[in-house]
Amino acid sequence: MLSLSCADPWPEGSVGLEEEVVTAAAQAEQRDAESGSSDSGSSVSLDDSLTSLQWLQEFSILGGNVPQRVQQQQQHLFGQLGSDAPASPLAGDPASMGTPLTPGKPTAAAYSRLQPLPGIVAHGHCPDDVDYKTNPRIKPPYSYWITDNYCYYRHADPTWQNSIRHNLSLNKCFIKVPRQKDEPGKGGFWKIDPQYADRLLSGAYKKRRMPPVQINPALQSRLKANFQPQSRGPCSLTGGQISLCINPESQRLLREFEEATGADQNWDPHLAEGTMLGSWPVVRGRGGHKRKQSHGSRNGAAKAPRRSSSPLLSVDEQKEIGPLKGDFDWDALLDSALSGELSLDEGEPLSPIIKDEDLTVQGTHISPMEAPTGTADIQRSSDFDEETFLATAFLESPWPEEDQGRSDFLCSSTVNLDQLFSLEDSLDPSTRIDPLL
DNA sequence: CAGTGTTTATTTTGGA
DNA sequence: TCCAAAATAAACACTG
Repeated sequence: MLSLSCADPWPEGSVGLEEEVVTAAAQAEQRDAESGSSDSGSSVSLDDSLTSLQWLQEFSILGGNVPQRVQQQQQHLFGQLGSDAPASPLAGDPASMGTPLTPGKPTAAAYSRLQPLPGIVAHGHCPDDVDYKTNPRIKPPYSYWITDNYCYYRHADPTWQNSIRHNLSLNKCFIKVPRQKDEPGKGGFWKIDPQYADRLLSGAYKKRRMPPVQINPALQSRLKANFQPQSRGPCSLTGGQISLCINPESQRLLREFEEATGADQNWDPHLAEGTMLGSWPVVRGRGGHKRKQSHGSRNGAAKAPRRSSSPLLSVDEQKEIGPLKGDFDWDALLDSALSGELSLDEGEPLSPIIKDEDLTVQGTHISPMEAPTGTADIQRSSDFDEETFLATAFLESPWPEEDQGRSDFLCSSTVNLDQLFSLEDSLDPSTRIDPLL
């Protein structure tokens, strides 16, 4: 079975990594439980599709001062956040408690009741009443972080693992990093091809499709007006459909993190690995794909409608750099991190945090973006670092679906920025984070 | 031999 | 309806 546990590309300083894995989600839960806080602060808008990591490309992080009305609506939609999530992802898993596995079709009813935030138009459905964590019958629209967050995948035919391997192999932007000799285990890690990153940095990408999430212009301007002065932090990202602001607390944590990690210079993947920055959601295959007779129907498993894709390259560009068939939506992830679409405000620059570091996609190690060989300007590089950090942080702490309220994030396209910047728990290098949990 | 990675083929889906 | 992209399935080679 494909284990989405934290792999350990650079095992120095860590043993028994699987046992030491601390999930960011769990940490977030714990914090929530301890503080009794709810996600009324910063928020992130994202698509409901994680199959395409486009959610990351499209998310809109709104500053720490969410308009009261929006907060109220969020609370209404989310219910009690962080209040009743099971301590273990497996808790509450009916299948794990003996419920037979019978993956089935998602019912229309399961997707029918959508309650997006007014003004935020999510294209497509958003099942706010589906508890993916405990419902083994309904396939979530996401393909990663998978086994722990989505009951469906714990019991579904593991062929999806093959799909992931397929994507990693197929997409040129991922290159395999072999294990070190003394490193036990099979297989290697995956990293982002620096060339690919380079191109992204150079801004040579075009969107081929429109993002599926759009914010009502009226609301957008309202939010803009609301956030601009007070929430304009060191990482106030604005542009296009994206508005990202970091509240002061997050800024503080960010600085603390920089101080603790030495920021960008001489980034050491070994060090970073112990931090949230060292781990990205990664797919580490732990079980081979099983072969089976072709089904009468290839879609025995229920399929959630796919959201739109967001390939990065134009046809010409693809020709230029070679085939990118199956350009997997990791592209979108990269794109969001690298493209100018998430351009920074001209405010106080945020220190590059993960410059030249590896981005570990959980075991699949997304390695250092090499310094742009071209003329990518420094500011842009800095932007990338910040954004990548944000993306990484977010991936570290994917919306905890074990929480009914938070699962509604997907519906409302809103995520607490505190999750995004749950740095405190990551500062201890001995703490390993499993972004997939 | 099991796990991992690559490749090809087919199906599904959404946009034009 | 067509096409492109993504998902899925499967075969096969490689490796520890």
